[in-house]
Amino acid sequence: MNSIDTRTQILDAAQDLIQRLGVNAMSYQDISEAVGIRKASIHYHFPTKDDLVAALLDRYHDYFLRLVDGIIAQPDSAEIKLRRYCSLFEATLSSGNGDKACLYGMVGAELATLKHYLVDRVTAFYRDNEDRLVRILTQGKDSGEFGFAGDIRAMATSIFSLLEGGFLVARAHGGAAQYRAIVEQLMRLVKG
Amino acid sequence: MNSIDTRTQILDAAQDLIQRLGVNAMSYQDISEAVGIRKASIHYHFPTKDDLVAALLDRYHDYFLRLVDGIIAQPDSAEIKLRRYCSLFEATLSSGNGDKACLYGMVGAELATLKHYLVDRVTAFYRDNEDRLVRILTQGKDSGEFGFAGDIRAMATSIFSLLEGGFLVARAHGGAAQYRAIVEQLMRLVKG
DNA sequence: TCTTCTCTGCCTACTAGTAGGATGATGACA
DNA sequence: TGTCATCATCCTACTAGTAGGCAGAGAAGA
Repeated sequence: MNSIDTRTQILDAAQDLIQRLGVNAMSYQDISEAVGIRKASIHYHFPTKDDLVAALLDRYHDYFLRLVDGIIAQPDSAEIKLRRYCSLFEATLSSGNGDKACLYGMVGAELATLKHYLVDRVTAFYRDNEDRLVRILTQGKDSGEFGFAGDIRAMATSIFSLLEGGFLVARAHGGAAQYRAIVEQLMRLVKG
Repeated sequence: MNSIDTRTQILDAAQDLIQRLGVNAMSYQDISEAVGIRKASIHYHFPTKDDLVAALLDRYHDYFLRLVDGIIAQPDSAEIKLRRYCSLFEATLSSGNGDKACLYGMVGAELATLKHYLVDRVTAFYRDNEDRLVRILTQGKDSGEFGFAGDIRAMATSIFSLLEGGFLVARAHGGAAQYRAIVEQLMRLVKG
């Protein structure tokens, strides 16, 4: 109904604001102006800010990992899967004016200001992503596409760190073009 | 004298708070309690919060790049230089309770909430670090220590992104041990 | 009527920042 | 040496603005 629409609008606006400004710089007043409803009405849907952030993290987690699992399920080469995975991040970077970061990257930076149950969600997201990368890398090793040195788990962790970091750095300096250059360099290194 | 001490104490406290909580979550009240002086006294040394952040970024930039240049100036192998460079980041991670991030990583995440002249400082720090990495990588390529594929500039950007990202990710999940694992993986990839 | 949703109007806590006074060290001068 | 003015530092006390959040009224559909 209309209520669901409003709820979604609130989530969309909040996500956009967090990806640009961060959790602490995002306020109910900002959302209020973006959506066009009163501040108190947001509290009806999300009683506290933590409730809102939790809902946002859950939604993004489900959305993102569904896309990743969709990529993995395809009968493609490991290289194509890894490229598609990287392009998921790039899509976010390009979706705004190049000033949007990964939601979990932003929240991760402000980790120490978050309630424990929100921190748990962040670590779960990181872990789940690394697990998916392990699967892609394993396929690539088995098929002989990837010949990188070192063990697969360390490589998966490194790739995820590289993408999250590349995201933040590119936003400050270089933009989407620099992010793409990092991905290309990653592909070369993975092939070994 | 005592005034310099106070000023330094304020900078130290502010840096610690920003590395844990971020710029926006850090308040003059927090610094006041950490240093043991009144809030208005901080305004005497740093009239606005932007003045304080600017001084902090300048101090960290000078401090960090002095260390980096010291590493580069030594007659060591490129591998040792790169390892030492990576350990500079790790020292920060280990200095607290594993909850401190790179100052510029935190500020970079909150980039959109900053005044333009602070943004310029962040991009300058990133650029200067990438330049130093280019030098180390060039030495390694010339000496035959490093055999990675792709061009040096892209590799330098990737390494810096990896370290900044690895920093943030490790803080949430894995800690210093995971950061070290990322560095080891990086060394393997660089050698090619 | 009951439920769902959004509103007005308010609260307390906290933010950065300001005005102006107290303290205390320094240095010039007689 | 004693006195006085200056200056840096830190203080108390305050401002305006904004944060998250709450109570309760009104609207509107089932």
